[in-house]
Amino acid sequence: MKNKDLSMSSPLDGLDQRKVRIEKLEKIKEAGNLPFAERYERTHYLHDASKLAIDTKDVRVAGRLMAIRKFGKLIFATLQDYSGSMQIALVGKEIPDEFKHFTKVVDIGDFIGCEGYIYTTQKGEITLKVTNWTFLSKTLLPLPEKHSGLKSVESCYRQRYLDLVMNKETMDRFKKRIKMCQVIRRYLEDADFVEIETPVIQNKASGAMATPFKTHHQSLDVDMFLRIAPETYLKRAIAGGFDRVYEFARCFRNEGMDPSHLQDFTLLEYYCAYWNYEDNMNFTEKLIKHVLEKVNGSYQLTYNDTNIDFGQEWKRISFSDLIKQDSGIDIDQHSTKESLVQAIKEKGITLEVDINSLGRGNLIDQLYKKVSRPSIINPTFVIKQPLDLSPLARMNDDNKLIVDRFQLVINGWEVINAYSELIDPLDQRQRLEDQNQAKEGGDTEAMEMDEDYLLCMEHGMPPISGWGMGIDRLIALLTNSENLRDVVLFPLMKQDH
RNA sequence: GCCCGAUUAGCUCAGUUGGCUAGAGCAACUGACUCUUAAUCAGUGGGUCGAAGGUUCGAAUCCUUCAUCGGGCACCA
Repeated sequence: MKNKDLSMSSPLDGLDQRKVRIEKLEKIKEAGNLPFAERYERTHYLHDASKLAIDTKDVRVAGRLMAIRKFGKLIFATLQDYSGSMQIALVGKEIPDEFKHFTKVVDIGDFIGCEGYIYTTQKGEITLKVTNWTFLSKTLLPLPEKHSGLKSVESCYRQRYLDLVMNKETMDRFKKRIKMCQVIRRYLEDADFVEIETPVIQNKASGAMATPFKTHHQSLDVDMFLRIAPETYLKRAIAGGFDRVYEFARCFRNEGMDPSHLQDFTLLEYYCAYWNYEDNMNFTEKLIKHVLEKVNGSYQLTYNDTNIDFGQEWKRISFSDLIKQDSGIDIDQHSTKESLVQAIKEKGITLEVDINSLGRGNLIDQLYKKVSRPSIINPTFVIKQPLDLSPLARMNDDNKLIVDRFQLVINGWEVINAYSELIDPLDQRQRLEDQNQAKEGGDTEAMEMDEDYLLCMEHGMPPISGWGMGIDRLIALLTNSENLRDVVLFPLMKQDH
């Protein structure tokens, strides 16, 4: 028997429901239909069809059957498409052959196309009365249970298509992500930014401090890296004459995974010629407030029982003032690492890292992450970071220990990192050399020397301010998602079985 | 990498102190039914209890190892 051959070819045989559905394929063919059709011409999406006037004729819709309610010679069913869902009705007396065929071959989950007219049921629901229907595609495996949907976190990640079909809140979450990206794109385009693309496979993983994924280029026979940030290429574009550029850049970091970190994530970066970091900060506040208004309809949101207010003028506070306020330590009074270590010890603050292996900059960063960052809830610009944490940022003209930089912190998360870009190639070379030294000294996060980028800089760059934002994090905040995987359609999973 | 928890039918879940043939709802199958929307009613089939070992007269249940997932720690945005 043909059916047996089909089921033999799959590891999924032995499932009764699947066998029955494969047998139905033959019945569909016998009736002159294809079990997997080529096309269907619709006149309406389901959402629009459900708003049509009573007695509208020749309405053609298509979708996936989500529920069937049979009453002998009457069937109600629910069709679902991307726009929404709608009830259809088949009456045995009116279309005897079509009706019988439906009862014999159709299962929940199948795709069908329906033609008919709009009427109202006795309970007042606008419904498509089917005058004829077409089989479009068979589903061999049953959909998850109709009331509870798909609940298992693992299944939702591995089989997101089922999660999307069954759980409306999942689909809504991704629709929101899409809308957010559209709103940002439009805002940037309206401000004369252009979207460009830069390489994902790179000789040097530069532009951030992170552990890269290594790969190998066969025909060139060299090791290469997946990008950890698009930064240096976007700045090359500015050097080449682009004035304002941006990229939704998928980036890859070979580091631990937890609810707020992904191995591959989307970093939106933009760069603007002739801006400094303060121009950038002003623009950022307007952009993010615009996103809140357009996507969430409010400047207030609740994330995991925490109320976050985007509506006020956002606080701006320097790194050193923040740390002074939260720990009593004035980092400006400690220009060496040793004196800072002493101060931290005196205050009785314990950092869960090996203090002695860190340089002054990283020590300050650890102090900040320990005493300050977790308590920042409402959007706050933290500005003027230590120089040695920011090898690509412009040195402050009045204080050589800090850079013209800001981070936007929301709910303890660093969502945006930005600065006045370093455009002095001699200073840049010195900074990268310092980084390289730190790397050789055991600092695995330190940046590498990047001669190709320095070559570009030596040919000249205008003043620039640039910016990077974790798209996944912002959308997680807007959708009240605790795990970043909840806002990624197909998150990376270890192979099962 | 370390610690804690989870894994039972296609899906959602019960399963007592280790003790009859591992249960329910939905889904499926057979039948009834012309207004339901979690339709209803009657009946039927469906399980390598994540995997492999072990303890025991007897294991879904106890022990060991492994796999996958979740949470936490560490690292990072």
